[in-house]
Amino acid sequence: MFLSKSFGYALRGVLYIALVDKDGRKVQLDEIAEKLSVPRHFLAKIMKMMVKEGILSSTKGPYGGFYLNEVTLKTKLIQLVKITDGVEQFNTCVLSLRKCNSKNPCPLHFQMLKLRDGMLAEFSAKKLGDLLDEKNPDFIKTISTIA
Amino acid sequence: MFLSKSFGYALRGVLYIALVDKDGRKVQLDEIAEKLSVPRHFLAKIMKMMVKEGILSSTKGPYGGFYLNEVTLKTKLIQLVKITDGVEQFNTCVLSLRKCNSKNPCPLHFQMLKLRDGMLAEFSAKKLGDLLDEKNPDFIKTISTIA
DNA sequence: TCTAAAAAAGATATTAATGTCTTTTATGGG
DNA sequence: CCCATAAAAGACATTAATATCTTTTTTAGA
Repeated sequence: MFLSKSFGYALRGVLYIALVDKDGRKVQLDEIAEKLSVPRHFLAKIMKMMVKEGILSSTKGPYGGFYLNEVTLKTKLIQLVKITDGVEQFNTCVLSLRKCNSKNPCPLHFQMLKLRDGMLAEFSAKKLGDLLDEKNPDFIKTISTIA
Repeated sequence: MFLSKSFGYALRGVLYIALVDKDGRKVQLDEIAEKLSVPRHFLAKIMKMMVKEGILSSTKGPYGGFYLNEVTLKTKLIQLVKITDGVEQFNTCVLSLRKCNSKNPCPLHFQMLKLRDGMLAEFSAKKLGDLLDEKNPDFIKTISTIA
């Protein structure tokens, strides 16, 4: 409803790496996909996007894999949404009216604006690192359990 | 982002009828599709769904068309969302985790819950009739103008 | 009863999101 | 330099949403 599956996969992928990260060891796609029960090749595309955007790093070859970099945990959730889902949709009228705006509002303009701003606020305030809850030792299970 | 195009078309369709409604005269699909610049046959399906669900009426044949009934304007927005978009998505975890709930929350559970509840509240409080703003004489233009 | 009008129904097309498979490129170690 | 590994890249498949086109059913009126 609110966000794409790609976003969910991306977030879980990053969090998984963060959680198993020991001295910056790299994590392979195969492991992530398997542990999170996410389609391997589809996840590959999404991880690649994050690498391209610089919020995650990777190296090819033996002992290669994905790993966090300086910006990863400082990345705001909204930034991740932009990478996976794009940002146009935030500014488009729910009734597909191009001329809808606060001066010439559609019947749902202000309701949607409120929701949208609420979401933007939430997702702009939180960073990926904020989601790592040390108090929950089962956290990794939580992001893995889809069954 | 939040809702489908179908929902937008449905809402605009109903509102259009309400706005041109004179002594319960019926409005034809062709007129609605043209005035709202909405794909005719796609709109037909959506109107049909609303009729089937009882929140709108129609008759076939000459002088037939779509018209409001006793429940139309009393219909809550959330009901329309259910008809066009279904209701599953409201209860599904943004990370696709089936076991996600308030006792075993995913990292975004409470944020999403807040957004979702906000939306449900808004859309449960408003009825279609509430959207008819008599103070705005250009209202019909507003729901028509997509260019 | 016949005809025309209009919704209902159903078949097909397109597009975007999601998912799968294969080939290419880079890299560490022998 | 060669090989194995793993990401990057690209081709292809599937599914759901959106869109179009055709046929059927219902109805009002001549």
